[in-house]
Amino acid sequence: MARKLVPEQHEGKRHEILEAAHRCFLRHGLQGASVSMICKEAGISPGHLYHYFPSKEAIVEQMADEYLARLHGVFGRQRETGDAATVLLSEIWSMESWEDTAHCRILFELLAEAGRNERVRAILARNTDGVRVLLSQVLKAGQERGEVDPALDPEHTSAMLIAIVDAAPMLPLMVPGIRFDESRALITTMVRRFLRPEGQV
Amino acid sequence: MARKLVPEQHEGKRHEILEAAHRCFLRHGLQGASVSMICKEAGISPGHLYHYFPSKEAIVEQMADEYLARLHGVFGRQRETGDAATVLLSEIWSMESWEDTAHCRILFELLAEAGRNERVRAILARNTDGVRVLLSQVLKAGQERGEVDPALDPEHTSAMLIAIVDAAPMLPLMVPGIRFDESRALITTMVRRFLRPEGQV
Amino acid sequence: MARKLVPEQHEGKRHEILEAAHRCFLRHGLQGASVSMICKEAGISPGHLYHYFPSKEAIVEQMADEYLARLHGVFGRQRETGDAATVLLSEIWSMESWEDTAHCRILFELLAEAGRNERVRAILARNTDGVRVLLSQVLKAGQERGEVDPALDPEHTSAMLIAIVDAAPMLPLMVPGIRFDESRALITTMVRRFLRPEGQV
Amino acid sequence: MARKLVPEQHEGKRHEILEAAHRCFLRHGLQGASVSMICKEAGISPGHLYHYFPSKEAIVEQMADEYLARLHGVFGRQRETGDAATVLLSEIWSMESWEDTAHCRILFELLAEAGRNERVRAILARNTDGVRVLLSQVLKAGQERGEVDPALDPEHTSAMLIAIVDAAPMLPLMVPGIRFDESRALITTMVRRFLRPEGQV
DNA sequence: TATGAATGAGGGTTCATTCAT
DNA sequence: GATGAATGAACCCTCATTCAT
Repeated sequence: MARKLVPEQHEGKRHEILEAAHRCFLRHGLQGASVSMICKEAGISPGHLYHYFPSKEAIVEQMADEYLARLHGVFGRQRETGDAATVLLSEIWSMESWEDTAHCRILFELLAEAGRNERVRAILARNTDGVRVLLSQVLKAGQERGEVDPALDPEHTSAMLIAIVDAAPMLPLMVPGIRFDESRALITTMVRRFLRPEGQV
Repeated sequence: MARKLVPEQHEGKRHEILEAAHRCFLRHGLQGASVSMICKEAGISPGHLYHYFPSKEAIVEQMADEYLARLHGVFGRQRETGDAATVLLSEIWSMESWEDTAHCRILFELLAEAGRNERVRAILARNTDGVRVLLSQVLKAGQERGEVDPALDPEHTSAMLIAIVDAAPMLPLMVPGIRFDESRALITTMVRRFLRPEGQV
Repeated sequence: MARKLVPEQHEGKRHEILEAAHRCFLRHGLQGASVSMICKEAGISPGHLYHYFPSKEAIVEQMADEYLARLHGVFGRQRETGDAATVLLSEIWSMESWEDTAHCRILFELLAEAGRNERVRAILARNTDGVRVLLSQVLKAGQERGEVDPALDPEHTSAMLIAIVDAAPMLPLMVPGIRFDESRALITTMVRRFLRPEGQV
Repeated sequence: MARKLVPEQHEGKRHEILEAAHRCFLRHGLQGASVSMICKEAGISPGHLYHYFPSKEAIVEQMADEYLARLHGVFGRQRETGDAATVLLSEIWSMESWEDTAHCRILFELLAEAGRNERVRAILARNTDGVRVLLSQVLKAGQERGEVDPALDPEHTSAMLIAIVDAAPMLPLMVPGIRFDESRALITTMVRRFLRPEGQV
């Protein structure tokens, strides 16, 4: 009798491979990580990987999609827990040290790749858009409550805030030894002052 | 004698090769750009390239060094021309459109590489340090003139500002169609409000 | 009982697979057509194919055998319908255009393969022999009736005629645009004159 | 000082590689012969081969071109040496045994490939055209001298004769043990009778 | 200085085949 | 009978680098 289809198993394996790929990409870069490396990390044979993905390119793209969705998922979960700045920075405040931001460095890989690869750029844009909508809502709610300067355009401001949050992991690369908690506090201060309505102290 | 000019010629050629490499790295990434591509772009033979550089790695590192020095050179030139925020953002204000930031995308390549390559990380750190010193001086001068909040630590703040400036080129990658002048204005607003002494409007 | 039908079902499936293989071989060549392609064309899984054939080699060989038997079957069916040349060329006259010869191009695949693969050569030889016997009989009958030059050795002549018939499909490959009916008429003329007893016009 | 360009050396090496490729293709087929096999046969490294040819496809095509030009070169050389049939069959008469036709089997590879590869088909067509022109001239001259039936269309007839000559090497594949000299004699007879003006014995 | 011939390891990918279910 | 997961060798090709000239 034919073996029953087990799509969940298939999906599970796909996910495992994507995670293995993520680790390899972190260590060696999107281009530096070879398919055979990913296979070794995932514990499968090179031929078998192509049972799950049609190409390395597809692995990169799906890894990017899954990673960004998870990364930005933090926002969705904390939407109603506090004032605007707190929610906007929830991603950063969910981390404790630069080590926690290490996996974020895949973002630089993706930004670099997005600069020359239209498909990766589209994936980045699509995922950013999702967060932008959330942040815009938070900003508008803040404006209605008088916590956020009504002169700020929610669309542009949310984009800017995402950029700042995503840029944070570059700090320890540029300034080795810089302290995580101090940087986080500074970013928070900056964002608070930025959003605060004029004349309010 | 003619011989004396030779070392300058040598340096000139090295510089040409580094610029060719920069263009290739922009188009294909640090790992995606091959030595033979760089040779073609520079108009020399592969064997000859190794007369000027011991390895591709060395090309990356020296390109990074030269690029970062030039990029941050803007700060040094405009140190005394205005208030703190103006000087701090002079790099952004020296650009007119996202096209002008295209060459900056090599920064993402370098940040991605810095995440896994100690030597590139050191180069990034060294060059950032140079700008940090300049920005710290600007901030301190601003604090003395009462233009900048004295509660802000100049060291940390300057690091943060560099990160923000360097993060700007990621905006069009994440939000296709976002306008350059609006983004620039928003960044400026943010930085002004951030630096402004408390109670001052 | 139902069980008795199983072997026939088995043979039917084998035949289906061989036909799928034939189509793939036509499109991509004996070596260019992969097992997984054949499986897709036949609508079965790769594992299942090995239930019917021990190897790809076996598929090639049995496809060759079946194909050649069918191709040359035309001769057997028209043995008594006309003069020697007509019968000898019945294969060509059963076709209407170069499109009808398309499936014959598998012959070039087989000839190419026969040049380096002893087993395929044997299959080709065995199937050719079958036709040769038929054609020799036709030639001998023609000689007895005075229609065919008695000086021609039936064995050699029949081999030559098979080669000519099998070579016809190469004409459109070498001379694109060449007309089918004109070529067929020319071949017929050639064969008639060849076989005709000396002195007879 | 730069090494002087030695284009002849380059061309010489290319030719060597093409010959090595030809041998490999004969042994294993166009698709069955691997690049690394060709490299081993040519005594070079796999990377180096791509100094001379951009792809395996290019090797096949140039090998085909060179091979066909050489093969059909025989015709050009013997144009004025005898009667029409002799010239037309000069290619066959320049050989002594089936061994001499072995290298011709590459033709079956090319015919098989031409059936699915437009570029190879074009190469085949172009090279055939060259011979067709020569043979047509021979036929017309023969018609003027009264040696060749004036009713035969030189264009079509020459195409047919090329097909017959090229089909000869398939004889030993289909009929193992068939004798070369007998086959050659039979082909000659056939062609003579075919071309001979009606009524002439 | 400068060339391009030369290497061989490794790139991503496909292959024929096997096996547990 | 039938599936598709799994293998690992081999596919074509590109890589960074060296070397004789």
